[in-house]
Amino acid sequence: MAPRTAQAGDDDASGMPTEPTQARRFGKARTAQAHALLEDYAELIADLIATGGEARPTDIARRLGVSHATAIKTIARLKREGLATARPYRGVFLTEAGEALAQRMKARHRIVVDLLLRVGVPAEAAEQDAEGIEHHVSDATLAAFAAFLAAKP
Amino acid sequence: MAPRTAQAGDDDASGMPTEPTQARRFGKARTAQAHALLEDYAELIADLIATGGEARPTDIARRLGVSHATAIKTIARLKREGLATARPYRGVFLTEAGEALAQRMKARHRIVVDLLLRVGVPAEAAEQDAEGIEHHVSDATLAAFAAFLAAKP
DNA sequence: TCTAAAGTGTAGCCTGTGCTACAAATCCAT
DNA sequence: ATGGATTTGTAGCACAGGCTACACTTTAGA
Repeated sequence: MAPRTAQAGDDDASGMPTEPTQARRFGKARTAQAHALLEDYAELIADLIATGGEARPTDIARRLGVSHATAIKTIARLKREGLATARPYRGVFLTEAGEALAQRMKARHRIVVDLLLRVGVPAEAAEQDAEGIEHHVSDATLAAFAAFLAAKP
Repeated sequence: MAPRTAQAGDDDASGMPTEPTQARRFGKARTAQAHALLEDYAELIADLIATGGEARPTDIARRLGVSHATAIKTIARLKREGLATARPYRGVFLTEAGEALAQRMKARHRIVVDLLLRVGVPAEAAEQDAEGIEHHVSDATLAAFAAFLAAKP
C-alpha cells in the first residue's frame, strides 16, 4: 500500500475535518440544495403526466403546497435550465433531460424510503424525511443503499 | 384541443400520496432546509470555540467556504434568532439556545455518519452526504438510527 | 512606535423562492 | 353564446444567502 498524504476526507486527530475538506463538503451540500427544488418539480411533473395525462401549474402548486405564482416562476426556471417546456395555458412538459432527472429522482426516492424502512424508521417518518434526504444522497451512497437492501432481503 | 381528462386531486391507487399529505411533506422539508444553515453555523462555532478558544468570522467563513461578508451576515441572523452573541472585533459566542442546538446537531451528525457507514457507504461519501442529510433527519428517524446501531454492533 | 497586513464590518448587487394582488385567458353551465 | 368561475400569467414585494468593493480596527513586525 502506497503511503498517503493528507487528502479528501481526512480528519485530524480531534475528529474535525481539515479546513479545505470541510469547505468543500459544505459547498457540495449547498449545490445539492440548489438543485433540490428542480428535482422535486421534475419528479412531480412526471408523476402528474403519468397519472393524469397532463401537468398544470395549479396542480403542481397544490401538490407542493405553494402558491400558483411560485410554481409558475419555478417552471420558468425549469425552462431556462432546459428541463421542461410549456405552452401558455396548455400545461407543462418535460424535456428528455427533465424526464431523465425525474426518473433518477423517482428511483432515488424509492431506495431512500426502502432503506429507511429497513433500518426501522416508521413509515410516516420515512416518507417525510426521504423528501429532504434524497437530494443529498450521492451516487456512491445510493449504490451502497441498494447493495444493503439487496444483501438482506 | 385536448379534452379535459382527469381533474386535479384525483389521487389514485398507484402509491402516490394524497395531495394535502404531499404538500405537508414538502412544506416540512422546506422548513428543515431553512434552519440548515443556522444549524451548521451553530455547530461550527461550538467546534471552533472548543478547539481554538474562539470563533472568528474569518475562520467560520473559511471553514464553510464562503466570503467573510456572507459569514458576518449570517452571524447577524444568528443574533437575531437568539442563537449567538458577538462583540465587534472580539469573536462570536453561542447563547444557551445556540449551544443546545450545536450539541444536538453534533450528536445528530455522528449518528447519521455511523448509520451510513454501517449500511456500507464509503467513508468519504458518508461524511459528505451526512452534511446535507442531517438537517432532514427527524427525531423519530434519529431514534430509529440509534436503535439500529445499538442492536447490531 | 508606527506602519503594513490581516481581520472585521458595511454597502450594494444578484439570484432563488416565497407571497399577494391584479389582469388575461380558458372552460363550463346555463 | 355568453357570462361567471377557474386557471394561468404578470408585477411587485420581502427575505435569505451568495458575491465584490471599500472602509475601518486590530495586530504584529521592522
